[in-house]
Amino acid sequence: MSKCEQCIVRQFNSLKELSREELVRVSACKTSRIIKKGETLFEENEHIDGVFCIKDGICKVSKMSINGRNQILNLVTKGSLLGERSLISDEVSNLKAVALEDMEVCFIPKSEIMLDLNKNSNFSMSVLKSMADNLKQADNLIVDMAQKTVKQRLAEALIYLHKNFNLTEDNFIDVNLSREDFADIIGSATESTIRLLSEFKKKGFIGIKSKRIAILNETELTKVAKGF
Amino acid sequence: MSKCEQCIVRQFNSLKELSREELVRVSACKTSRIIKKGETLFEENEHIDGVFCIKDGICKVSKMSINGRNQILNLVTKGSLLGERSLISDEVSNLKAVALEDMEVCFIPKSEIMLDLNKNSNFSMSVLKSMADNLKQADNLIVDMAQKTVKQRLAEALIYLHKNFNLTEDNFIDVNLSREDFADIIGSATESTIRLLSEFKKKGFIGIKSKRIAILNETELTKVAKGF
DNA sequence: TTTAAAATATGATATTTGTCATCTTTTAAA
DNA sequence: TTTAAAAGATGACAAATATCATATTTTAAA
Repeated sequence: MSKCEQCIVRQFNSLKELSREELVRVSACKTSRIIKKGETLFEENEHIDGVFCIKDGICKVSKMSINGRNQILNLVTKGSLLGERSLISDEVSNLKAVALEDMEVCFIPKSEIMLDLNKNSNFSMSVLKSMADNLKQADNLIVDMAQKTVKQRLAEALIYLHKNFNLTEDNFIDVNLSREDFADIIGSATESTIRLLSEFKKKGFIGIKSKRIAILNETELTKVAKGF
Repeated sequence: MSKCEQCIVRQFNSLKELSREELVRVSACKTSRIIKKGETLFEENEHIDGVFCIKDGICKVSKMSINGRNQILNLVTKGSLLGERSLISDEVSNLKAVALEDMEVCFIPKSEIMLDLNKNSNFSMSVLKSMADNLKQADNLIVDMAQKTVKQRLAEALIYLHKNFNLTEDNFIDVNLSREDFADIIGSATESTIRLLSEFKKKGFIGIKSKRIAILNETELTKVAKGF
């Protein structure tokens, strides 16, 4: 199994704050898993008791509503940590993570990493910082969900994906999302999402190649997102 | 000015983890303010650079949507810390806080408390824990806003207020919220909120005495919140 | 390659929610 | 107390969005 000390991925998350010794210890106890596209990394109400470090791939992080509909809260990619909250509280996970493409993931048990969280203040401050960032992002999402129309939210989601994820050589967003996934991201019915995508396409704002979407007119799409 | 060492309020937040010496130092640099009902504690885009410890009163924490509508994200009461995120990042605040009733608030400058956040791991772990709790709550709110109807959200908000805030002797929720505040909590138009409150009243689920609301039939209201 | 299942697309319609207008009640200032 | 302003209430209507039905396309398994 590869070693954390030699893994570039840790540079992108809080693990970069660990010392060489700490890393060696973490590396010795970590496990590595391959998660196939469509497979579940962890379920709602599951005890995680550790953090996942995403070495490769993308997953959707979601939560079931009481209405029986799924809400995607985040798309987590290579370089991110997942499950930091399990280190802090002993509660079961409130979220579910499913791979959108094949993933390579390392798992570091809580028992091992808690020591570092307590002793290495650079590490705990980094976790604190990423949690603060997540919280700010969550606040923004609450406001968007509460106040924006479905059309605004879809336009915004498309722009977000375009800016934050890989693009194919012909500029299509290279994330494998179904129409239902899009609906679960913006919190609408799948049919409504499809209808709006068709509308954006007809107006020339986006291009659609079956599952892949490209942004053709970001200016206009931004206007839509802002409510004009 | 009163001293932190003798203040019971700190028992309800992360400051309880500070040692006596640390508290004495914090106490020496803190300032105390009275915020009148309706006054603003801090604005969006304001540099806070410290934490507020709410000694008495309640405030609404909100954020403006790009659509020009206000979204209330949280009601913060006696015993809570506010502005923890300003300790972790140097960004301006993304939220605004306005007093719902007269408040007494202490302010601890970032420069003083940062030392403790770095040196006292019990304190930083406690801040981490409260941030994790906020994040979980935020995730739940995102799902509610995205997936529940306005009616469900209002029923839920009423139950939440009933369970988490003081009640008058005749069981009315003792928080001074206007109909517009309710609308800003559940993310709807004020008129829609008023209409639904009237409906709940007509059905005998709640009682209304001008601004105060009492829950008369929690069972039925819970059913509404769950979508039945 | 063939074929069944899943995903995507679109129309018709119902429901939810927002907007605007207007009226009534409450609040707070003079 | 009087009175103007703000908050609350309600009707009429419009817009946004969901739901259901069904057709078409794509995907993946045999």
